[in-house]
Amino acid sequence: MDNLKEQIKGVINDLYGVDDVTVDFASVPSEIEGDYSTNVAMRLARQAGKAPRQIAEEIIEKLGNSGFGFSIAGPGFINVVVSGKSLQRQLDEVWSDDYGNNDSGKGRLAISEFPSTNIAKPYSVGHLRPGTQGWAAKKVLEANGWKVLTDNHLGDVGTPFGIWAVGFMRSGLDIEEVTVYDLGDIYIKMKADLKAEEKVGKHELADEVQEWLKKLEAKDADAVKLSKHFGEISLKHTHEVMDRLGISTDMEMGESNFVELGKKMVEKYADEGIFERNEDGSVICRLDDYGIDVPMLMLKSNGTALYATTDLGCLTYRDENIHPDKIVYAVGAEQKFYFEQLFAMAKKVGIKFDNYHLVFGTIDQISPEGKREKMSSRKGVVLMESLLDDAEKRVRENFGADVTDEDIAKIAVGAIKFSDFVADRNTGILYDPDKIFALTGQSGPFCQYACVRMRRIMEKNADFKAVGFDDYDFAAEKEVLQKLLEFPEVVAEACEDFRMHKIAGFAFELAQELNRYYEKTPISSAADSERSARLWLIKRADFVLARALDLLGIEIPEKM
RNA sequence: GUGCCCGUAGCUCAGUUGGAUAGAGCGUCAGCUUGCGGAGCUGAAGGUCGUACGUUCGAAUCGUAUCGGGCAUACCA
Repeated sequence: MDNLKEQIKGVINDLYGVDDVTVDFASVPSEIEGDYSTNVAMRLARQAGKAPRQIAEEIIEKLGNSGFGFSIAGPGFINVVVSGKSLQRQLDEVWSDDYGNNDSGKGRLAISEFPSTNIAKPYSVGHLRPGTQGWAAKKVLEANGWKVLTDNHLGDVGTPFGIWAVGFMRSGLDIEEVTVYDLGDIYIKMKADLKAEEKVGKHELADEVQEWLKKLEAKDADAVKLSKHFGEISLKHTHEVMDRLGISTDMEMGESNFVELGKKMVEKYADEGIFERNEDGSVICRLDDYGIDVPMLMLKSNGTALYATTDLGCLTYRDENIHPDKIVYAVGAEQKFYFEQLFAMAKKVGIKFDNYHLVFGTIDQISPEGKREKMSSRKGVVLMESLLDDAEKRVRENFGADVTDEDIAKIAVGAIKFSDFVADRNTGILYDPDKIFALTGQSGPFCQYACVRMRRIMEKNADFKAVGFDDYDFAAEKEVLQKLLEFPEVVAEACEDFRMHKIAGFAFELAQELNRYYEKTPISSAADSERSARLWLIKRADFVLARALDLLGIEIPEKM
């Protein structure tokens, strides 16, 4: 098709002297004859001063015998008819062991930062999307030739630590017995107490929290001990959950690693006049030159670090030690403005690499009043583990005892992840168990099932000796072939904007075409050459579908 | 107040950067099973694309205004 594109461009240049027109092929509505269509004739109409249909005729005539069938339809679409056989030849030509991949990012290094959980807080569904999206970003970058490092940018400093420290002291719990769930409860209770205190105009508790924070940053022995212990139990828990989600990271460079460097850099830039010191001791960075009229607070008036401080430290560290070309931050839309500020600040201090905020919407639920709102339980958060448990329970109810626990887990995670990717990431996800754990329709299990089915067919034909199939026309395989040929473009596009729903949509459509295909086309019982041709196709379709799902972090179960 | 995101079928969402009769899934209704795995396939019903102007051969898509929802708006992350 690229070849045809160039031919059409050439013809247009010859006929009308226009050399900067882009020729795109789109699919054709199913009722109309043709496989691909382009609207160049309509786009040229004004420039050429002719009617679109006439231009279309002239282009087709000039193209002559190019091996394709053309027709003009509607207001001036040029429709191209291709044969299944020619599609099969195309696929055969471009096929390779890493079909779909490209090397556009060759020699470049990216860091994908996710899921950036908070120390001492149980893994909540709030970190589902950072994990799944960040993981997919890694996979997509790698498919486009990038080298990728992944980093869990742990929230292991800041006010929350103070909250836990104070809450823990008040709880009377034994440090050896405290669990990550206790810490979760402590946090929620403390937040409520702080809010209540603020309401009556007091700040004793809030002061106590800040005291612990200062102690930690001053490396006070008790504070460090608490912080370390909270870190250990929560990290163990985090790893267990990430393992279930099928994600992992190369590094765990938490914020605590960057407090010192961050503060140092703040001082440095303040001394150089790039940042400004306020009378109360706080430091700000003005961003008016970058179109942002809210200055960024770089250091609190009490001298402790905040998100911006450690992030500056982290940027500096990465710039000096890792030398990335790009950093992808998988963080929700609430922090969009913060990241705009952060990236502007990075530019201002001379950071050269590209920063990309991979934004996504919240996970919502319908409140008892019938309103759509951000998901939470009465206790404050919904645990990721209970979401996974619910999913596995539901999957188990629908599958026989002959499906292993491992496969059940893959199906459950497949369902959850696909729900995350099925819509544009800007859109929030509505938590509806019937949808998020769906096993039919636009769902992960639907796609997984198509793969499992193909693998079963290939297994049954394992002993079959393939014969030549030069005479086979691939007419019944046309739709599947078209889809398979789209894959490399889908992979490349996903790397541009990380809109993973295009990959999910592709996987679903391919799975659907396959279901339609073997609904009407026998394989194992076909004559030898047809059987060989069809197995040739199934093998490639399985590869592509599994690859597409792999980009989304979805695994294929053995049996389902 | 200002900035960003969203508003498309009963529900959840697509819509190829301005193109053909606006598409999927779920749900509803009607079909298809001695079958390589029916968790599937085929079909039907269901739309003032929030609203109003405008731009042009042509608008869900671009512009202006407006209504509704969400998020953000320096000492949280």
